[in-house]
Amino acid sequence: MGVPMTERTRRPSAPTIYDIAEKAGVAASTVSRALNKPGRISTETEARIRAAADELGYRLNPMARSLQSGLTGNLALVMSDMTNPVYFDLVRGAERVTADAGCTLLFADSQENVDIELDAAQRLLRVADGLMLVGSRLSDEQILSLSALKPVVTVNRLVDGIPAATAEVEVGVHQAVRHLHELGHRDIVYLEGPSASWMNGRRHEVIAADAAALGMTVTFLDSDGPTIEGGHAAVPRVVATGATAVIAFNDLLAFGLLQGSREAGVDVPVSLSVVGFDDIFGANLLTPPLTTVRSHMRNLGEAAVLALRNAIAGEDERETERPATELIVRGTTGPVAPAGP
Amino acid sequence: MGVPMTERTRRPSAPTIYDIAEKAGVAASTVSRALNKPGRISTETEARIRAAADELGYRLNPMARSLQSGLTGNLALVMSDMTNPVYFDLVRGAERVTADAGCTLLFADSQENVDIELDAAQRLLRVADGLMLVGSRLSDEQILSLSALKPVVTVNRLVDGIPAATAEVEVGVHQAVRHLHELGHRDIVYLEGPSASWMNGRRHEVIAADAAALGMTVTFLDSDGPTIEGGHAAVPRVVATGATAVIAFNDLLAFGLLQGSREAGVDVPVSLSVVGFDDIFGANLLTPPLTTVRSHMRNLGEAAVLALRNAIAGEDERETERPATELIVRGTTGPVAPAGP
DNA sequence: CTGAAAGCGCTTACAG
DNA sequence: CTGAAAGCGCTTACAG
Repeated sequence: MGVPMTERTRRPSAPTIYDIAEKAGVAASTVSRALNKPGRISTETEARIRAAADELGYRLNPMARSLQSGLTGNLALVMSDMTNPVYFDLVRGAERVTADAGCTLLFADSQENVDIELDAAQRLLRVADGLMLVGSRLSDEQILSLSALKPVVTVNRLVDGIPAATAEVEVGVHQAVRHLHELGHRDIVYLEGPSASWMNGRRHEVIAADAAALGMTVTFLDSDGPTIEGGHAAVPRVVATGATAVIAFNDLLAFGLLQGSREAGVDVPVSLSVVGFDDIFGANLLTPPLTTVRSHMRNLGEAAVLALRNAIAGEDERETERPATELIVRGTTGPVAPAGP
Repeated sequence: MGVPMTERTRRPSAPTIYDIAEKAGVAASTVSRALNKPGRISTETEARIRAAADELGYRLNPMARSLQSGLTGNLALVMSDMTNPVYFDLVRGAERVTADAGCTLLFADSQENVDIELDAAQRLLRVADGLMLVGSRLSDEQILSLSALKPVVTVNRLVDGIPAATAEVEVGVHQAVRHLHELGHRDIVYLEGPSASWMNGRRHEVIAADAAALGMTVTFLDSDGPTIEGGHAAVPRVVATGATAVIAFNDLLAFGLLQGSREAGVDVPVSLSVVGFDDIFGANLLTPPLTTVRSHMRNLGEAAVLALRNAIAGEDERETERPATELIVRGTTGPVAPAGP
């Protein structure tokens, strides 16, 4: 009587180079060479080995190779908040370049929490060849200690001695501030992002400098978080400053500002102009559509992977890539309203 | 003369269990046991070993363990389009559960392309213990052949013999169709998603059945793709049917429908009601905000990971999780307009 | 061009 | 409770 077969598909243990060696009548080391360094083996032997490998459906065991080489072929990416649409394009760019290089992308989200971020970074670093930190909230010391383990690349963050990929900041901010100035705005607000965000610091500085150069005053207001809710909640405080325009650290804040303004009866752009950063998904779909500073996140993701692969290869080129930024003028900015009666 | 030190941080090769063994004066096998099966070792030896490990800053080499066990601790996720906001919550849910289990998430995007999807799936499967296929466009045969290699779980897709996590469909569709019926709509359109999408097939079927039961007619219209552009381009054909309401396969299509309607001077919801699926980021921010069928993608992501871990553990429980769906009524649906003069 | 051997860092029967 | 040894699947000097 036949043994009852289970319904489950059989998963026989995968063939190894020893199986191939036996089948092809050669040594395992020859198989390894035939498969990895074509040309170092006689044409006929190589053909015989490849045929045997195909027949057996051989697949290299990457763990065995990793154990040998110390390299995994994995690149890790940790980001501060993966539900922020600004990162979608970055991840997609990073994923594409990683896949093209035959590597695979490892992935964790720190939910804007330093402890989770550190934990995730350490966890991923054990199984990856290097780490990309996107919008990290870690301290310089923490990042440095991570980089003592394996190569680390920061994205939109600068730490001395660590390779980085950062978006260019100045051009977009120049355009945004000048745009508001041309529309007649003289008193503006900058609604801050997280204090631990390097990019927030940069935007703050450049806005301050540009505004000063044009004779505008800027009030810096903290937000509860770089989220729609944070922007929503900030509306009364923004209005209280008497400013006629607000630049928000990111589009999420700007979205919330728009939402809150509408509920508070503040007419955008007639009595308040709003500018965001990032040009995230949906920015052009709002009514009115959002004026915002776009950065090319996809390029940034690609640049980060390139920088990391360089660092892993031991190449010291710390050329920090700087994808351009540009102001996209849409409907949330307008001329300053004539003074009231 | 001192040898000039390079600026680069030194990355000394990591300590192994042999280093610990030497320092603690025991055998490597004892170290392994002390670290992995606490209790099987005398308390004092274990303490000595742990102290030595700490002092050395020991970290387990996961490749070595993997080579031994055949398991990597990696779970792979391949999705059809990671820029579709519907997946953000799914990924976040999956990532969280994966991390909680001490595993790590591997990640690829197929950009709605079958070849890329198959390629990515095979690539990831070599370095992961199992694979989650989200919104797969692969054929049943392709999925089956993948699952011959390692455990595979499908998300929002059913293949005979493959464990799956799917969102419940019926309740949300019932609510949507009934909602339109109550508003007086009798002729509606279903704007289709990709024909290779299992979920599109399900939605199609249930809408057809529900509409028939309520005496409504439904016209099925193909779209160029499940994107904003696809929805935008479909507006003339939707209008040409004379239908008073349209249900779109997903919110991206619905967004495009809204955008196209506005440009074509079609007033939503006065002369056309629009319903989407997914309740993606931005759906509530539009003007008018989108009426849509929400599914709890985060739960779906969690369910997928659970199912995959079950499959890897060899547990045969094919209990397919079914996170609920519900209609979120907002501003894009309204009573059918009185017949013209 | 090809083979025999050692080793990557761990785990796990097998003894004691 | 602990140690010596073999083995996971591959790669790479070292010989020939």
